[in-house]
Amino acid sequence: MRYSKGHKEATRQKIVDTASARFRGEGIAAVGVANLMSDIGLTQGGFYNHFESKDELAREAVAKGWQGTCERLEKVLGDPEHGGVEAVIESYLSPRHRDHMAEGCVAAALSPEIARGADIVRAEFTKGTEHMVSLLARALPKTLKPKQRRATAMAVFSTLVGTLALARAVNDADASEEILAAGRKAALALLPAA
Amino acid sequence: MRYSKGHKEATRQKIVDTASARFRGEGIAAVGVANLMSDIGLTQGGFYNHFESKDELAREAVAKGWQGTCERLEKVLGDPEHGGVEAVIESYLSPRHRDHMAEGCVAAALSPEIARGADIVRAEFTKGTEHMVSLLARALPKTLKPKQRRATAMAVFSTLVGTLALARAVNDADASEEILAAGRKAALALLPAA
DNA sequence: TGTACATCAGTGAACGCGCGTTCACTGATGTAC
DNA sequence: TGTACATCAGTGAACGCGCGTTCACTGATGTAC
Repeated sequence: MRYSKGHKEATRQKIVDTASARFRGEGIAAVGVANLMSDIGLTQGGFYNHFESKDELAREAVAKGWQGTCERLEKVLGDPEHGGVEAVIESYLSPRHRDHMAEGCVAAALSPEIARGADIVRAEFTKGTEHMVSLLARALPKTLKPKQRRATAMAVFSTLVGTLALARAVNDADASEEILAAGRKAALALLPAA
Repeated sequence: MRYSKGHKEATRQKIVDTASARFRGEGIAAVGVANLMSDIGLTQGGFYNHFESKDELAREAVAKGWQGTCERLEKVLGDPEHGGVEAVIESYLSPRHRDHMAEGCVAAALSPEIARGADIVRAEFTKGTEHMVSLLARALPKTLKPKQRRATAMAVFSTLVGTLALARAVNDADASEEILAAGRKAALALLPAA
């Protein structure tokens, strides 16, 4: 063959990685197939060697986004000296996360667009949400019953998503910081008293 | 003149009203000027008699959205028999609100798109957020200091926005209900103990 | 060893379509004389 | 009272552009004989 062994799979992964970041940063609809392919030095025609449709790519890009977020989540949760859900709240609601939409959480960047979008993408988003919630729930104190942990995890995650979305949309740096700070405090308050 | 006294202003209002609902329901970028004008029986060319650009319309549509949401908020807050912030939480995180994106809160429907969008739209969004937060803060118990009320209002609003965004994006009816319920409970828990 | 052929990732032109915006024009009315 | 003109909300064609998707083709390599 013209190309080396893992060439096709490598190209596919490049497309997914690029799409995953650009979709989060610019919105799914705002990133065209031709433009995306040219990012990795290819032309639009080749896209359909790899994916059935743009929706199918969006599905994979969403999965990839969740994968990155969940990996970082586990890393922060497991940090021996400054870990736990408290540390997750701190890093999720940091100025750094707010200012880097393309590398951040799928939910904060894309949930309304996904809500309006293709069913396969929504299904992938749902799986990611479930995974995220279960990781958070597992990290909550065992003094809570499993159902309570799950409900608390959902509530904390919702608070994180809404806080970040507002802090990003707002046009005023002070207001944005205030929203982040209020969100951090509120998310911490949802955890059982230590 | 060919048209009656308030005709031009009435047309302008029809454009803003239609845009405000459709932008929330479908996303700003997804609604074209020509398509929007045809909704009210006009052609695209006339649009620029009323607005300088689509961004300018988006700004007004966002303002209109906040106006509706804030009016309903004040109504619920002031209800003598079942009012207060508790009632706001209940209605914001209702299946009805989740299932009617076009008539609902701007923040839950559009914040990521606005975060990426034109500065005039972000500025209008910021004003609306401030108004929303101040209305909520004013309704919190006077036992809290003004700064605490403002922070609590921000946190409650962030929780509402994130919960609704997730409940809408998720593809599974049971999970969606669970998210709404967890969000309601968490938002209520942020209020000072009665 | 040398030739013919199959493979297949990627090319690039083309499909029909909608985008935001511009602009010369229409035509019913109000106003001026 | 009758005529000429100004006003202006709305029309619809056109601008250049990008969209998602299709498809005949390219050309370097591996395989079969």
